[in-house]
Amino acid sequence: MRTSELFDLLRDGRPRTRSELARATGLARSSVTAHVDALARLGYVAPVGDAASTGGRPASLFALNPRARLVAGVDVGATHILVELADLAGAALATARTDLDVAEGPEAVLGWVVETVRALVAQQGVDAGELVALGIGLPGPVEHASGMPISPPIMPGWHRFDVAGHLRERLGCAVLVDNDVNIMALGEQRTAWPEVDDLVLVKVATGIGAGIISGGRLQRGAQGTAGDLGHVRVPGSEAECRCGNLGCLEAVAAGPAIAAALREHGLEVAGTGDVVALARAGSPEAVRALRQAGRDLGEVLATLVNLVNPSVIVVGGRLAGAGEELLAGISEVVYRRSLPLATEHLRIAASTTQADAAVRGAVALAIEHALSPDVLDAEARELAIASA
Amino acid sequence: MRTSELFDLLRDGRPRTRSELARATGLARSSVTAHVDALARLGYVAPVGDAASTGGRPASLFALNPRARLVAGVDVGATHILVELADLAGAALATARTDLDVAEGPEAVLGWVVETVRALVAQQGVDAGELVALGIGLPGPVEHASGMPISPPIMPGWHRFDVAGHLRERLGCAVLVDNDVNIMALGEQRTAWPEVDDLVLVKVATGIGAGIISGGRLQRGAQGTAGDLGHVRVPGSEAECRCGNLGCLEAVAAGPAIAAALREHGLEVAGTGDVVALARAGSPEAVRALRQAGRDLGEVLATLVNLVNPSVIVVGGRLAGAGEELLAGISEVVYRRSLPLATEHLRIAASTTQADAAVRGAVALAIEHALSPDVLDAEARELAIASA
DNA sequence: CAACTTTCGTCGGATGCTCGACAGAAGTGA
DNA sequence: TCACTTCTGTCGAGCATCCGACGAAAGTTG
Repeated sequence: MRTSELFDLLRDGRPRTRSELARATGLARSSVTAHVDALARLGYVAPVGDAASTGGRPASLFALNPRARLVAGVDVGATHILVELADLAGAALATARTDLDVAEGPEAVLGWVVETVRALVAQQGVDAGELVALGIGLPGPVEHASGMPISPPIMPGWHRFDVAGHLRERLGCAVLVDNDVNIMALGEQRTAWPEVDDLVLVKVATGIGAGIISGGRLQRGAQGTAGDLGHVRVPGSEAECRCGNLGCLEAVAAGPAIAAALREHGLEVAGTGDVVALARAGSPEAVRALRQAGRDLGEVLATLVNLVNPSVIVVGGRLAGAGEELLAGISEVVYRRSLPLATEHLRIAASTTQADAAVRGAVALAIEHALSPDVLDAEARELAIASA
Repeated sequence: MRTSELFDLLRDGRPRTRSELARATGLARSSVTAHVDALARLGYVAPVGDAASTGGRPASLFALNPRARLVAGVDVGATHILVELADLAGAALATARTDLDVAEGPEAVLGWVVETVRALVAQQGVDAGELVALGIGLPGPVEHASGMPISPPIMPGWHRFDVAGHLRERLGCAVLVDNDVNIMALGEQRTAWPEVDDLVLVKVATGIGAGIISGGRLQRGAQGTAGDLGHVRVPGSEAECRCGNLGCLEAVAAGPAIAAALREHGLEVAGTGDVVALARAGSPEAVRALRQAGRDLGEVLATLVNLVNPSVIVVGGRLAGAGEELLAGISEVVYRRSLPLATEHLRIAASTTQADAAVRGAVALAIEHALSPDVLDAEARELAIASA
C-alpha cells in the first residue's frame, strides 16, 4: 500500500476517521496512522476536529488541507490572458486578467504571466516555493508531452517555442501545457459533470473547436490537433472559408460568418459581440441566424456523436451565451441525425461556467499533477529519509 | 518491485540474462533471481540456453515461454464464426471456422464456440485448465465492461445477453467481449503497427465501421458505439438509407450500394463479392464505382481525421481487397479536406492481415488480460503461499 | 592442464511495511 | 464520582523484499 493510495480516499475533501480509512483500505489502524502522519507532516492532510462520540473517546477527523500548496491556471485567449491562483481543492484565491494579443509573441505573453503569477503569490503572503504546478491553455495546437505549440495559425512566433521550459525555469514549478479548448472541456467536466467519463465541449466563438474527453481522459491525438471541428465540411454548404476549402463549419456557424450573414440583411453588425447583443435583444434575424448556425453545428456534431459516442455535449464560447437558439438548433439536428443508441442517453447542455471554464481546467490540470501518486510518493519517501 | 514489472521486460520474447535484467530494473542480481525463479515455476518464463561466454562461465538466458498458457480468439461475423487457439506470444496453434448466421441467436452461436474451443484445446493434448482467457468480437454495439451486446441491429435475441458470463461458466476462463471492428483495429495495431498509438481501422464491407485507438487505448465511448461511421452523412449525397435517413455513408459506399449502382449500368452484380470480383477483373465501371466510394469515404474520414487526429488509417473489410482504387479515392479526399497539420504525418494503408485481423485482435485482448500485472502478481503470491 | 574469469546458487543480515497488543486519554451514562 | 466505552499513541514481533558475500560451477586462455 502506497501513501498516495490512502490519500486518494481523502482527495474529495470529506473528513474521515482513522477507523474509516482502515476499513476502506483493509489496513490495520496503526498502519493507517503511519500513512496519515506522513501526509500530515507533508501538510497535505490536517486534523479537523473530532467526530461525535459513539459512547467513548471521540475519533479525530482528518481531511485534505487545501492550503498545503498553491497551483496556478492560465487561460491565454486570442486577445486576453486570465490567471488564477488556486488551492488544492480548486478554490480560487486570486485572479488577474489583461488584454494582450497573443500575436505579441511568447516573450511578451509569458513575461506578463510570470510577473502576474509572482505578484499574486507574493500577495498571498506565502513563499514562492509554495507554488508547485501551473496549467496553461493556448489558442492553438499544442504537443502536450513536450509543452510546445505546433504551427498555431493565430500565434505567430510561437511555433515550437518551449512554453513549459520557459515557465518552469522562471517560476520553479511543474508546467502543463494544453490546447485552450481541451482545458475548457476539462474545466466543464470537473466543475459541472464530475461523474461523466465521456464529455465533449464545443466552443463556438470567433472560431469553432471541441475538447474531447473519452473514457475519462482528454483525447489529444497524434499531433495534439484532435477535436478540430472548425474546418469540417458541413453537408449542403458551399461557403468559402479562409482556409481555402469550401463548406467549412467555421465559414457558416462561427461569429464572423453569422455577422456577415446579418449584414446582408442590412443590419449593422461588426463582430461576434454584436451578434450576441442583437440576439439577446430579440432581433428576429439574429435569432433565426443563430438557429441556423445551430443546425449547421448539429450536422457536424451528429457525426461526432456517431464517432465518439459521448454522454454529454457542452456548448460554450461567446455565442453560447446568446440564448437558447443555438442549442435548440444543435439538438434538433443531432437527435435526428445521430444513431438512436448513441443519442438515447445523450445530454446536450449549455456551459455553466463560461468564461471560467478554461482557467478552471488549467487549474484542474495543475492539481492533477501536484497530487499525482508519483509526486506524492516521492515526497513521502524524501520525508522518511530526512527524518531518519 | 513487483514480479510483473520484471516480467514486462521479458514480454517481447527476447532472451535476457539475469545481469541484463538487474541492470534494467536496478535490482541486485540475487533479487532478480528470486523473481525469475517465481516466473519460471509458474511457467511463464523458461531458460533458453546460455549466452556466449565473455571469458568466464556463460550466463544463462531466460525468455517468455509462450506455451505456458493458452488463449482463444473468436470472431463472430454476420454469417460466419472464426475461432483461433493461440499461445502467449500470439502464435496461432489451431483454427476452426463455420458458416453460421449470427441471427440464429446466442445459444446456437456460443454453443458452437464452446464445443469448438473445447475440441481444439483437447486436440492440443493439454488440460482444459490451460486455457486462461478468451477474447470475442461481435458484429454490433457491445458494452465492454459487462460483456453484453446492446440493441445490436443484425443480432436478434442478443440484446443484453450475458455473453461473458455464459462463456466463462462453460469454459472456466476469463472472457473479454468487444465489437468486431474494435478488435480488428486492435489486431491491425498489434500485428502491423506496434509502435503507433493513434490508429483508426475502417472496415468496408456490407456495412461500414471504424475502430478507434487513441493514445494507445481502444475508444469505446459511453455506450460502446464509438466509431460508427456507417450512418454519418456524406456531403452532397441524398441516397436513401435503410436506417431512414438520407445521405448515410453506407447508402453510397458500402458493398450493397456499389452493387446497386453497378446494376444500374446493366452489369450483373448480386452482392459485395461480385463487386470485388469485377474490380479485380478490371471492369472500368467497377473501378470507377470503387474510386467514387473511396471519395465518399474520404469525405467522412476527413472529418474523422480532424476530430481524432490519428497517425495511421488502415482500410480493411472485403472491399479493401478489391484493388487500389478504394484507397486512392480515400487518400485523394482526405489529404485535400483535412487540416494540413493533421495530415502531415498521416499514413493511409490497406490492411495486411485482412480476414485474420479480427481474430488476431481477439487473441490480443485475451493475452493482454492473461498477462496483466493483476493476474500475474496474484499467481505469484499464491505460489509463495503454497511453497511456504 | 592450470590459472583466470565470470556466472550460479545459496545464505545471513538489513530494511521497511504491517500487524496486534497495551496502557493512557477522553468521552458517556448511571 | 465511577464504571464503561472507544479512540490514541507507541512499541515489539512478524513477514516480505532486498542486498552483498561466499564457495562452487563452468567457461576461456596460455
